[in-house]
Amino acid sequence: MKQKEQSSEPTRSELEILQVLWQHGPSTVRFVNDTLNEKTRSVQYTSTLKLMQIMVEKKLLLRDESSMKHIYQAAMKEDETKGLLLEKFVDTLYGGSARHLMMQLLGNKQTSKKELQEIKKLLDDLDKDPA
Amino acid sequence: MKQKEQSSEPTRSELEILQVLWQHGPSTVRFVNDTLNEKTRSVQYTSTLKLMQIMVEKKLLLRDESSMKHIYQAAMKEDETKGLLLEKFVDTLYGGSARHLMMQLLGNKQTSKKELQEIKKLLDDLDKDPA
DNA sequence: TTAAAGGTAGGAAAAGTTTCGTACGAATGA
DNA sequence: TCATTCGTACGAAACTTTTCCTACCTTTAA
Repeated sequence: MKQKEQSSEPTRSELEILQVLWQHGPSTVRFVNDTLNEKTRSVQYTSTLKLMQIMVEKKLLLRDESSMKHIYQAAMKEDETKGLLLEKFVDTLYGGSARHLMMQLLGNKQTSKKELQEIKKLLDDLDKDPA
Repeated sequence: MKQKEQSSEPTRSELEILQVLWQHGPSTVRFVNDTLNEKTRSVQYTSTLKLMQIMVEKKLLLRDESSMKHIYQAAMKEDETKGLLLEKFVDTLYGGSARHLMMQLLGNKQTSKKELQEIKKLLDDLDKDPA
């Protein structure tokens, strides 16, 4: 008895597919594959199909089989999934401390000063209006 | 001609080993393996050995073979490696926007209010003292 | 001096992920 | 009708990552 009932972590390729579905809503394999080839990387139709079928088994996707062209959609909300991945990332690399991650971000040349200003403003607003 | 000269991304298991070495400094396989078994998960000595040997090939670790018990150390600094991983993570999930990652963090129940305060303070200090 | 313990090296199996060839049914249009 | 196009299903190959078995050498201690 395998405990594959829970929707597990998406792999890297699975995440690419999820991003397409989150952005465009329920879609056919054809659409997802075309989008990947256009925006991401070259991949055969049957490869995308296979992966999406696997993702249904893993409960990462939902499939509407009522018409011949099956319609797939992400089983979890974008924020929900990304939140889980972020949480795991913070746990793994920064011992669960968001502050440590933040400090890493501060030392990162890629993060512009302007963006840091925006982040600060966000936090200020949060203080004033404790939702 | 394969371009495996550059030290590539550490895998999940490789990261576990790196964490031990960053925390404790240059160590033997025996020490790393013991630490993993104690703090992380059960794993055979030769599995750890093999992985560390591979990591030397990948230039993720440096090995001192001058004595029989080889001494291994991380080839890159902790901050450097984690910074790269973070950057990649932000790129993949948040289109490279640290602000978006931050917003995700704000919506995350796991991030305590206290920690957010600390982060805000960090940013304030950065404003006052633009290093 | 020799058995036991502890070390490295290397190959191969196991497990996880990704890709694609092939088969075949349904729809389409010439 | 019937060839072509477009869809799903499935199995296997190709890769990547992880684990461990076996061989063999060195050190240690009885």
